[in-house]
Amino acid sequence: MTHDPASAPASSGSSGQDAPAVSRDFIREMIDKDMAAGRYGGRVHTRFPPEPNGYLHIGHAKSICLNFGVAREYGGKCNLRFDDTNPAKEETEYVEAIKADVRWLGFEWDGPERYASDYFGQLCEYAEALIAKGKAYVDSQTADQIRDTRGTLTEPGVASPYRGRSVEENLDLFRRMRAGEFPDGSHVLRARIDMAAPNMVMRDPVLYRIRRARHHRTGDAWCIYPLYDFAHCLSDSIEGITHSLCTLEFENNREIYDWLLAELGVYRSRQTEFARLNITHTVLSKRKLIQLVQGGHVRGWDDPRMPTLSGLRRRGYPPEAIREFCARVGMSRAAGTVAEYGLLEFCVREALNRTSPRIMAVLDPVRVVIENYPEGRTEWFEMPYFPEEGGGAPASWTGPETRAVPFGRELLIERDDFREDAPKKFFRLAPGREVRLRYAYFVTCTGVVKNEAGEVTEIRCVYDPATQGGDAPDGRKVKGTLHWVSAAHGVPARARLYEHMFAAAAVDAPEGGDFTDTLNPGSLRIAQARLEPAVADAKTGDVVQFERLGYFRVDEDSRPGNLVFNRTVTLKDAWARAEQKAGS
RNA sequence: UGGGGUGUAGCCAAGCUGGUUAAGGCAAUGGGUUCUGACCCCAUGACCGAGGGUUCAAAUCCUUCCGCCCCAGCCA
Repeated sequence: MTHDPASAPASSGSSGQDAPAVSRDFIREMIDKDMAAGRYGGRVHTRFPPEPNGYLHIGHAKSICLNFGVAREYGGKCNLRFDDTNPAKEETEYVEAIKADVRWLGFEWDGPERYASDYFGQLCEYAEALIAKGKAYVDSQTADQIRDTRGTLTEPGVASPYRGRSVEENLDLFRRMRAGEFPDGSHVLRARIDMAAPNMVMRDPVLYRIRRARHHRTGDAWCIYPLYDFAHCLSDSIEGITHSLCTLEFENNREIYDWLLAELGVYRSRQTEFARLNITHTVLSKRKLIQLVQGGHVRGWDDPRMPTLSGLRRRGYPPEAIREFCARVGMSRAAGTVAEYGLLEFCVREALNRTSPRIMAVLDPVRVVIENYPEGRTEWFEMPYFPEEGGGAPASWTGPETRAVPFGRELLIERDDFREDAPKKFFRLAPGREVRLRYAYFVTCTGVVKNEAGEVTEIRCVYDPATQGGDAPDGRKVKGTLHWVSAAHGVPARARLYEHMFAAAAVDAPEGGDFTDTLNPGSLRIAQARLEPAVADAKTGDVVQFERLGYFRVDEDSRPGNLVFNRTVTLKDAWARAEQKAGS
């Protein structure tokens, strides 16, 4: 998809397989202007720059969709660059996971993946150039002293006693830092800017520190490492990035970004910030996600309850749904806004509705006996995998159009679908009421069997043979249609049912307190389900709709004969909502 | 209390070089359709953080105030 100014707010993509339509946001408008003004030679070159210190989550997806999306729209390029300047935190395991996640989301970077560590040599040269200009010096204060003399938000800082060192001395010291002559923490390289700058970032920021730690790529080749402020702008410059898009918390850093590129006289990329993504009912900060994993609140980074891309993938969220969500949330500079989780779910349902075959499964079975149905008889009904009204099977579907479903005298239906004492608006099964068993017969409840505890253990019904296939020749209608599974044929399976991890948004969590206090203890529930036999051989990664219940994906824990499904998302349930409203 | 940002319906978000009936989506509600109470279709909502001012005319310009976010890591 190339950018065509003449049809700017384009969303015309009628193929339906395109990236989601993206509206003009302030970033794209800025790029439009840059293009019109001929800046950067008409190039657009972005980058997605994660630090390989953890797994990507849906917040990163917003940035990925932006950076790769913009590049695609303008016929430009997008690099994947690992911001690996802090060896203490970074690991190869994460770079591999990040690459896989970006690809899964549907994007491919231009050329090989880059690393800030690729530029360590060049960065050192830039540092020396800065020293030579008198714009950087080696400070030999302790970390505490540097902090104590930085001043406060309202008071200026105090110059370091080492601020006046000569260029020669600074150059010598810096080279010896690099050569490994000094212990960790004994010296740092600082920019010489302004200790009274109102922007704290500009009070002689530290550019390099001595840190003897094994780097995941460069090993022990280096003992000094650049900091973000020094490495990021110069990495952008080296790669010829035109638009350096990052989140709002880096706004204050833009000044040092511009300052360094200007002082060094190198190619100047331009930083633009946008608001990071927040979503209700979950947390999106790396720190908190780590706590969830390490605190044992979830099974791991790819727990289906996690907002990590690996978790969402395992849960069954299709990448196109995540892209669509990012497109719908939009871009702005308003911080602290929180997207509703419901929007994400809407996007997931929208994507899955088109592509998921339907089958019947019962999550909470109760036995139904059809008194007038012959004992030992089994009928097989051919049922479509895709509803005809929805246009039938999608192009991507390579399986059969239908499957055979066995019906017999004893069935299992959803416990929720029966009510002994049912209100008028309850369209399902109840004593004396007739409903349709999907694609099979109309049945009427004649009574129930209970155990000593008073629980219904069996529902007795009679069926109308004339309604075979699910329609009454006399034209009579029923309000309810229930899904069902033959008791004799139902395949046992576990279904993991998920709920929100948190009651509200992470941003609503009290600061300081332990946010895990607000964890939903019921975020995972396991149902012993019974499925129609057609899905007995479902394989990991398969996604199906359990009719009337939701979309389910076969988990990696699943084994033949021991199936495990994750409920990706429920279907909208107007009845449950109405009842809930009436109840409360 | 320094600096940098930001504030449009329940949520996200256009519009902001002044004049539009203040886009669109999600949610909600009502209705239609329906062998998934799903999908689909139709309908319903804001006077733009607050107060002044400029103007024939302001969400859009000026001003004052209020709220919220970010910055005092040798993290990114």
